[in-house]
Amino acid sequence: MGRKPCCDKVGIKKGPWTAEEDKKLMNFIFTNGHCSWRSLPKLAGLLRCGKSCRLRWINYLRPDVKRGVLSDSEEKLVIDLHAQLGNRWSKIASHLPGRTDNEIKNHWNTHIKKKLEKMGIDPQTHKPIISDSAIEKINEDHDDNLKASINASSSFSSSSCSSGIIDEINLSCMDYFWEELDDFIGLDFSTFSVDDEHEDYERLSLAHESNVIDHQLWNIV
DNA sequence: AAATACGACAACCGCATCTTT
DNA sequence: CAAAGATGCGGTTGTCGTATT
Repeated sequence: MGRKPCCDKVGIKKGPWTAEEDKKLMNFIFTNGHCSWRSLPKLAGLLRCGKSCRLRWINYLRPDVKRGVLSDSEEKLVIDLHAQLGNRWSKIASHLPGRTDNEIKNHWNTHIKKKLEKMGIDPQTHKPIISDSAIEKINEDHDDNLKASINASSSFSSSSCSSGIIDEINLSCMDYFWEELDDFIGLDFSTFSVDDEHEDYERLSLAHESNVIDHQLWNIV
């Protein structure tokens, strides 16, 4: 019944791969392909488990693997796909030829995540990060159901909040931001122009430069 | 120059699903 | 159909190089 025992872990080498090991793995796969990852290490003369060989091949040794930093267009695509698919890195990687799920995951965690946070966007929900003052304002203005949802989830994650509620919270925050801007610099944002030649835009830029409005708000505008 | 902190990326681990017997 | 191994995926950790003190 079933299959033979999986690779025994006795005498299995771990940690970074050496050039010699890479050479052995590449030579073996180029001549034989990878019929079975479980038996490959033994046949190739490697003291590694099949899983480790597979990972090394897919993420590093494959000839079609694209090395180096992601281009702007690749990064934008990753963000768009992540908004649609969430942390399904292999699905995201399948849309970027030559890129691996591991590489995209690493790039997301070290670069994109921070970049989005800096822009005032929640990297998980892809929606504006809500400040404490905005939450306070919503709590003052909105009905009990919404308040309960806000209090139940300070991070507004999709797992703990329905998307309808999240949308409502975000709209509330945006309304609050506009009000805040009206109060601070006296602009009517129902007719506000984002044309960078326009007087409204110049006034807003000045407010940003002189720290009247904070960086997060500026990015959202 | 040495110690420490930090960032980037490679690799491992555990789990879920698929495949084979 | 059930059991058990194989494979793939996503989260996490480890390692190494660089910057800072």
